[in-house]
Order: sequence, then structure tokens, then C-alpha cells
Amino acid sequence: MNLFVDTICQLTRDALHRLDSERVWATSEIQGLIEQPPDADMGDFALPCFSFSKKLQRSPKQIAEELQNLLVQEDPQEQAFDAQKRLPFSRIQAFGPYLNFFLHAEILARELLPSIFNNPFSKGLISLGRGKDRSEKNRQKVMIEFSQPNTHKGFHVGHLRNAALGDSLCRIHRFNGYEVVGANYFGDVGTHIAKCLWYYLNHCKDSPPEELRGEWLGELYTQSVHLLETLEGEEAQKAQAEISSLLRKMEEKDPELSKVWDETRQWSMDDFEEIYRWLDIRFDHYFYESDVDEEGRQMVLQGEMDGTFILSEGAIGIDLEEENLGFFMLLKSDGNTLYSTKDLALARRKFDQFSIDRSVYVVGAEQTLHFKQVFATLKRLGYAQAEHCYHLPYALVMLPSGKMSSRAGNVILFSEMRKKMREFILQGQLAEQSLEWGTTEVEETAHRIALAAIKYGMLSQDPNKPIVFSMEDWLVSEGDTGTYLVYAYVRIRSIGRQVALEVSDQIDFALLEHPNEKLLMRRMLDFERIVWKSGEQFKPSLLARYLYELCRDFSKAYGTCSVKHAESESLQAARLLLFHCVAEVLKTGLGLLGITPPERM
RNA sequence: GCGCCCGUAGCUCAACUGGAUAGAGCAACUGACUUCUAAUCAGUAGGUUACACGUUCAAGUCGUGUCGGGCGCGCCA
Repeated sequence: MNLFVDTICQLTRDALHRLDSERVWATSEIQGLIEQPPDADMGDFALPCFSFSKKLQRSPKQIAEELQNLLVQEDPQEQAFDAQKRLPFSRIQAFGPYLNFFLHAEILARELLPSIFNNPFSKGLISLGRGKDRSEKNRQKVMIEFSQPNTHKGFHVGHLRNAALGDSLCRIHRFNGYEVVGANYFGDVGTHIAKCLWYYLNHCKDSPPEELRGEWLGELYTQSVHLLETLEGEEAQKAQAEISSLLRKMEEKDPELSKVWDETRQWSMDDFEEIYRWLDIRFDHYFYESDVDEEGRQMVLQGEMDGTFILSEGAIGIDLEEENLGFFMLLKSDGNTLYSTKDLALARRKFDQFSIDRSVYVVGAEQTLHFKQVFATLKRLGYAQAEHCYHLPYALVMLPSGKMSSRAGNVILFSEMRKKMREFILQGQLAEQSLEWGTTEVEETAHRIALAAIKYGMLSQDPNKPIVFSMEDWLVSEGDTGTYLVYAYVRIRSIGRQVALEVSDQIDFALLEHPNEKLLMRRMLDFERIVWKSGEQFKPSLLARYLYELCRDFSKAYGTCSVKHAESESLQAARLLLFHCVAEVLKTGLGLLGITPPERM
């Protein structure tokens, strides 16, 4: 709630009461109805009157008009701003079935700008129109599990979507007042590793490279799959037996195999650590499949003894027909664990060891059924926490040719993308700067621009729509891109360097009367509400879109409302504060997407 | 065969969860750089929201059906 929405609610509640004294409308009810007109010419806030129609026995159009008359009548001075009463509207007018409110630009400026200037968002002190009170959820502790890469496989651009999404959700939830545990879950055991090691030990003639050894293992995995496909008859059976035996040894922590496993696994972990550092993504806790597989097996065996699970064709599983979820496999017939086996133990640990209220899994949409089955199984086992598990699905990153697959080897590796982007930025966008700036700043700036482009690209689209990846598109830096957003930020910072004034909130707020300036302020009023919604709906795309629109509004104002060339110094000071606030909102918002803008570019 | 997700401008996507004239960006065309960074801005053009019924004051949004695409449906993760 903010002053403006607050006042609208109170005014209309009182006015409605006078139209019909029987029905008492709560301000919260009215608040839920308030929306924004499609066009700034039509006002800043709108109250649709459809829902009053039934009770009042009149058309919404008529109600809007009556409300307008009541509100304007009540205060004849109101059409002109009344400084005494501080009514924050310059106009209240019915447009068909809507009652529209025009904010008084000066009051908007006076309410908004000092609030942003004095209370950094990081402290969460300001409230500019949050849709919902957060105190209720204040202390909730939520675990967000994301990224979960497999060791012995290359990290490709598909993994980037998950990482960006999970990281952003952690940041947004923290901003919204939740206590967040960001968790990673490494796939460091399983068939794919057995296949990789089988090839590494028996067929690989090369020695590992100096760098990116984890990625190299991924290549071996792909080659292993290819080789296995060419084998036939006895050879194929022999290979299968060898792989199965490797897998068993791995799960039994066989000392000899463990040496190789440990070493190669570390190669991948080293790669990941470097990638996360570059991506500016941190985790609060790490889980490993190798750490929960035995516990999972015990849970399944126990469940089988209890009769919750059943033996079927040599394997163990659970019949979930009642929940309409079919049969769910929990342990292979050779006794080895499955993904599902480990997920049971993992879920239990999350609740037992972290006393979380909610457990979120950021995992691809193709596993929706799997998680329904996991949660249903946990419930059957008597874990009430299953109710608080939530699978957040997202659609895949596809190639124009189709699905990306490490198995098939048709992936765009992250390292490859990073390299191309760096070269592209250094040779194109930063070519001139490279001549003047130190190498460190050039590299760091290129890094930040690349990161903005990648993360914005991954986050700006609704999570459940697939992204078709083509390298060319991702090098574009015009229009609706991450580059556009950080460029806007840099231009604001540049203003500060061009003007001799210090930013201050001791300004004449009445001077900010240009429509483009008002547009910007109206936009900033929505910031916290949008962040709240992005978190609750698990959609950073809402925030991304908002920031893009904020930057568009800024670019518009930038062209029409120059600071440097303003007519007076007081106008300079006013605009400087305005743009400074835009930069603050933008920086905060980008931070929630995991993006740090450069100060110049 | 069954289940989930999706279908909006030539292309990539929005549309505040049922509200006002469906909006942006690419691509195309026209303008604006001796003026705070033109990685920008202003403008023109582009639509039967896949299709058909239905629900109501109101449907891109909800329901049913059809078509088209993606992903799942016991020894991968």
C-alpha cells in the first residue's frame, strides 16, 4: 500500500457507503480491484465499477459517474490540488465503467523520490505499493534447490536456464522477506558416470587436458554412448556387464574405483566452481547423490518390509494407482539405486536437518510426473512435509534442430558460449574503450555485459515456455536485451559525471512536470509490488519485463528531459534526483535477476 | 492409447490471472548524432489471438471438442 492507493481506497469506500449504507466495503476489497489504465492519458489508477453493479442495481457506467460526482463534490477545490488536505490527485474522472485517478505529479515526486533516495532497497525499508502484506510470511524458511548438474558431463547452455532461474528466485525471495536456503544437488553417481568411467578406463587413449577436465569427461561420456551403440551381440553384453559392475562398485564405495571416481569427480567440481563464480551464483548448501544413495536404499528396503512398497519383476516400487500416478520404480532389480531412491532420502534430510517450511525444486518440466510420484510416495510413508514440497517446472532450452542432449553430444557448451560472447563484446562494443581503459576494467565490463545478456535472455521469458537457442540471437545487443538494460544504467551514471551537482533530495518537486518524468515516477511506484508478485508466482520474467519497461521510460525521458541542458540549476537538481532514483531501482532490480551492471561501457 | 505444457504481427515474445482501442523487440520503411554514450529516440506499416461451439454485463485469458507442436507414461537423470 502507498499513499495513493490508500487514499483511493478510503475515498471510494466512503463514497460507496453514501450510495448504499447497508453494504460496507472493506478497503482491502477495493484495493484488490484497483488497476492501471492502458494509457497514461486515461489516468494513473483505475477503479473498475463492475463489481458494485449488482448490489447497487445500476450500470457500472452510472456508478462511476456518481462516484466521480461525490468525490469531486465533497471537495470543490479538489480539481485543483489542495495543499492543506494533501489530496494527491490532480483529477478524478469517470471513463465509462471506470473511475480514474490522475496523480498529482508534485506529490508523486515528493512521496516517491526521497523514499528511494534515503532508504536503500537492500534494507527493505520502503513500501511503494506492495500488493500484499509480507509480515505474515515473514519468518518462513524456504529451501530452493536448483542447478543440480551431473558430474562427468559438460555444463551447457541448457543448464544456464535452471541456474539463472533458481538463483534469481533465491534473491527475490530474500528481498521479499523469506529466509532462503539455496541448495545445489550434484549428480555424482549413476549410470552415466559408470559409462564415462568405463570408457575412460578401457578405451580412452588421450590424457586429460590442462583445463576444463570436467568438460572433457563429458566428451568421453558422449563417445562412450556412441561406442556402446555400435557394439553387438556378445561384445554388447560384456560391456553392459562391465558397466553394471562399475556401478555396483561405485555404490559400494569400492576402494580402488573410488580413487578414480574421486579424482574425476573433482575435475567436474572444479569446473563447476569456476562457472558459478563467473555466473555470480552462490549456494548455501550442497547435497550429493553419493551421499544419500545408501540412505535411500534403506528407506526403500524398509518400505518393502512394511508392505508400503512391493516387489515387482525383481525390482521394488510403489503402486500409486490410487493417486492416478501409475507405478513408481524405487530400486532396480540389480539392487542399484535410482534417481527416485535418492530423492526420497534427500527430501527427508531437507526437512529434518534444515527445519524448512517449504521445499522448492527447480527442475525441468519433463520431470513433472516424477516429482508428483516422489511427493505422493513421501506422503504414503507418512511424511507430512510432502504437502510443502513444490516442483517448479520450466521448459527446455532447445536448439533449432531440436532437443539438446549430452548423450547425443549436440550441445552448446557454456565455455564455448562464454568465449564467443567475450570476443564479440571486446571486438565490437568495447573496441574503443579498450584503447583507453585498463585491461582489468575492460575485462570486467565485458564480463558484466555478457552476464547481463545471458541472464536476461534466460529470465525474460515465461519459465514454462521453451527457449530456442541460437548463438546469433544471443550476441544481439539491441532492443529487448540485457545489454539494453545495463546500457540504460550506464547512461544514467554518466549524467552524474557530467553535472557538477551532488544528488540531493532538497529539490523543488514541482519542477518535475514533464509527462515523461511523471511516467517514470509512476513506473517506479510499481517496483516492490512487481518483485513481490515475481516471487509468489515464481516468475522472474515479470520483474525482467518491468525493468525493460522502466528502461524504455527512462530512454524516453533521457531524450526529452536533459539534466545538463536544463534551463535552471534547480531543474537540473530535480532531474538529477529523479534519474538517480531510476538508477537505484534499476540496480536493485537487476541485482534480483543476478545481474550487476557496469558503471560505464 | 492416456496425462501434462504450449499455439497471439513475417520472426521472438507481452498482456497486471475475466476488463477499456491486444502491446513491445527484431526484420521493412521515414526521420533525429558539433547538444548528458545513436548499444538510443520519434514515427509508418503489420492481427478474425490455430479452429468451432459454450459460460456472462465482459473471453487471448474460463469450459468442452477438433487440428497442430513439445514433453512424459517401470530398471536414464
